[in-house]
Amino acid sequence: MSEKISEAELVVMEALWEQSPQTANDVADRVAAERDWSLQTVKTLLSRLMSKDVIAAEQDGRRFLYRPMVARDDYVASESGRLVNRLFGGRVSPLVAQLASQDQLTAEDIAELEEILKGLKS
Amino acid sequence: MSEKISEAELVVMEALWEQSPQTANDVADRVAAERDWSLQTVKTLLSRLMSKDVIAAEQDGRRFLYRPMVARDDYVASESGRLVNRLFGGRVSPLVAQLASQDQLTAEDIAELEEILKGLKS
DNA sequence: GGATATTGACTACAACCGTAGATGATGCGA
DNA sequence: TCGCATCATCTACGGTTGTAGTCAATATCC
Repeated sequence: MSEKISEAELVVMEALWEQSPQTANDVADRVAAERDWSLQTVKTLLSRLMSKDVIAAEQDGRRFLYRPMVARDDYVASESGRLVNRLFGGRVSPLVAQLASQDQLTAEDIAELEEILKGLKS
Repeated sequence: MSEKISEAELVVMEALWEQSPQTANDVADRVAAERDWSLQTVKTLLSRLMSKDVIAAEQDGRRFLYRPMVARDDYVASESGRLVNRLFGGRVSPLVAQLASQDQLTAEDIAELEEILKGLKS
């Protein structure tokens, strides 16, 4: 449904998911930790996100307060789904197998995965 | 290391991973099932993949035989890793939890995940 | 050998992306 | 009230992507 969020736009979204609403300045400050962008760049990204309808703004005096219109969980779910479909034919276990073979699974992950599976079987 | 493979380019890569080497025509035929592209489009994508050094061509008379230079497994591994890093802070279990909560896990997946975990613990 | 078909190379072009400068409106302090 | 700071909007520009047309060389068929 909602349009594709680009890499740079995602950084801005993360800032808004962390806290909202925020002014353009707030977002720029928060984003500064990650990326060395000018304020203008952040504003451009905000305005592109606006036209994609994934954030909204409410006027507060002469500035705007931005807030996300899509939940991070929804976004993450749809991106994960896309990846699984694109690369693993929609099957989840090959993805995990892949990550396991790259030693990307921590002991903690393994424990948590066991929990998840236990939950699913009941 | 190797440059980013775009969505459309990936379709061509998949065709080459399925079988290689192939001529541009072979690839176009194979790709036709997925996408309604002209032969020229496929050739352009092949040439872009060439300049990204992810495929190579060997001359065969007056045409070329193309073959992938990166293994599908490697590509898939790096894309999976990227997603996990971008969206889940590098942790795998939240990804699976996410997919599980969307009912994306088939019974088969669950069984296979158990196998994988069993293998990891020993 | 000349017409025709095949094939890769070059060119095109609009949309989108990353990055940002310039401009114009508006509120605030002196 | 006048200048300055602040904010959003508009514009820009080179790079990438998706999609494809045209051109020139070569092989092939009659």
